Amino acid sequence: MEEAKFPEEGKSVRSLNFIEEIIEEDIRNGVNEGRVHTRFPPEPNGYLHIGHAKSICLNFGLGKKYHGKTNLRFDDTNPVKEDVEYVDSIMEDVKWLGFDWEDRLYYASDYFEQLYDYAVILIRKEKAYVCDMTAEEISETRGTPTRPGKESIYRNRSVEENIDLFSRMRAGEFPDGSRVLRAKIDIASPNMHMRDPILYRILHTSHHRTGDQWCIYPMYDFAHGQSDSIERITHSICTLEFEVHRPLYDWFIREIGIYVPRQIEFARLNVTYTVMSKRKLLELVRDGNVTGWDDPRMPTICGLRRRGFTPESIRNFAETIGVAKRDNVIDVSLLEFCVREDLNKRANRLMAVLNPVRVIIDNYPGDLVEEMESVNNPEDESKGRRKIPFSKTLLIEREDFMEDPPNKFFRLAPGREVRLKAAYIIRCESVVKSSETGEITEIHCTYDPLTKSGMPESNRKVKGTLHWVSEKHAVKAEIRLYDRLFTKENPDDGEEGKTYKDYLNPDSLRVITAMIEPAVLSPASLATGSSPEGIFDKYQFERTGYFSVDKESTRQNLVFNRVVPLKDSWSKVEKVNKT
RNA sequence: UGUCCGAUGGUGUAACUGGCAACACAAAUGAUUCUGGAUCAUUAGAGUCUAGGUUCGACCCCUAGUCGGACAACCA
Repeated sequence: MEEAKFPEEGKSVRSLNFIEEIIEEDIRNGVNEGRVHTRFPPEPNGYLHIGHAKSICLNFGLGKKYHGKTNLRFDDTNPVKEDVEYVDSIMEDVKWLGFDWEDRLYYASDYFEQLYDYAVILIRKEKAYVCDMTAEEISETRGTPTRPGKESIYRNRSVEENIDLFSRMRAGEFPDGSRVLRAKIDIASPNMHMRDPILYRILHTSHHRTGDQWCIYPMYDFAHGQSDSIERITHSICTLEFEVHRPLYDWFIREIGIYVPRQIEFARLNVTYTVMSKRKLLELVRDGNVTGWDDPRMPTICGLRRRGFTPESIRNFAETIGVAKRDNVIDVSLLEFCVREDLNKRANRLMAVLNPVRVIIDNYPGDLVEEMESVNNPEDESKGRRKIPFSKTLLIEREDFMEDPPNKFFRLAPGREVRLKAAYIIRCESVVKSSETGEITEIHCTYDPLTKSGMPESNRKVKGTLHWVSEKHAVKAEIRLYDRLFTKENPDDGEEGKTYKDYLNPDSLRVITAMIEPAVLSPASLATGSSPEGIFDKYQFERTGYFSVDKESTRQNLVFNRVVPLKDSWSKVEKVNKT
């Protein structure tokens, strides 16, 4: 019944994922009076990537589906790693993906005072104590997953002494690392996270929002659940690695005695031929393996955006991959399918020749220029039509001609005919080659004037249709062709002694110069980075792929990123022929 | 020698909660096409990690294993 109200959400009747089942059961049981409130809680210490996009779509999607709300909350409890630069980029990315937190933008740092009070409550209940051991001592006495830990000698300090010490920690009387506040739970617990976890550490570091107001900062475990509780989050959705934290999450909420949110864990997204950890992404940027966080080869949201992915395609991808608890690796081809599906419907077509060879129409008047006409998008008549100049000297793709073609080659070859898209049928009469290199420099053809596109006589069948540009009318553009960043499906799963860096694809970027039909510069088209609206404009270059205007593009110096090539069944035929 | 979690075509997600294992991507075939794209039609591919058990009936419940993942930061 919920589905009917959200026709845009699911194609047909999609079954519920396990989180939706939990939520619907909670609603049926009247938990939280049927209220649904989620949150997306990034730490502002890096740029968001496609894995975060999954979480964003999940959390905001659930909020929308169940007529609830979704907060954006920055989990900014560690000032040494965090920065406003990241806060800004995260907000931009969430908005770009199409989600709106309205007036519910929060920071864990907003709750520092409240969190401090919660800690005092625990101290008074004798559930927390100040521990003077060094980091090394704490680590040593914590034990191992298979061996219990040893209790701290400071574990049984009096409430008064703990209160005094904790307030003096806050007051800045002690240096970094000298003391921590710990929960008094069970140092022998089979769950490592319950072995008297640290609640607060001393950090004389300026925070990007609270400045020097604090010199003690709460740990993730002490901040996250309570922040959820303060915001009255009903379903706190996070990734699988926090599963073992859940008993602690529940313990804090219960011992402090506050509103009870419910933590639910799902499997994080992995995608083939890329890495997803913030640390590795940062290394790629820092070591210059990519040009920045928004390098179009990066799996970051800003990288995908610059590459030319649309928010719709990413949302649809998130919907398609689903949500479950088992580890998963999604094939990049699914992501590619999602952009193609979207761009096919929306991107205007243009003809662009990426690897040109000259074609001369011998029987075409040298000074004549005809205006050909073509639809901008065959999938959408409302996108209108455009004019394309045709003249005696044209450019076509070098790969579209073969002197000695195999059987299934449907393109141009000596004596053969092809249709030039939106223009005439031409026949190849001869070729001219360079005397030094033997490379073909000119293909001489004749055209059949009766076959002009749209004319009654024009429907003669030919095997192939080629894209082309008129040489003297064409516009030059830099094209950046991208391939997968890594040569291995799982770069982290390498041979002994190798790291993900050893599998970087040396050919992940190829820059070429292409010739594009002049419509690319027409007012109707905004393919120029100099106007803000023009950035990220997307086109399908007929028969080659989808392309997006790069942010470095100007009207004088066009730069395009290839989002993704078109599906190419000819290349498969070629491969078969070779073997 | 721990705790928690998971296991269904190549990939991912389902299976009305115990009733003929389905959908998408990828793959293949054909039709169609002024994009070797798109579209349409069709096909192939798993018998659900293993062994027992309960049941008229098990992907689903029970028992014991196997394999994989997470957990030993004053990170999140």
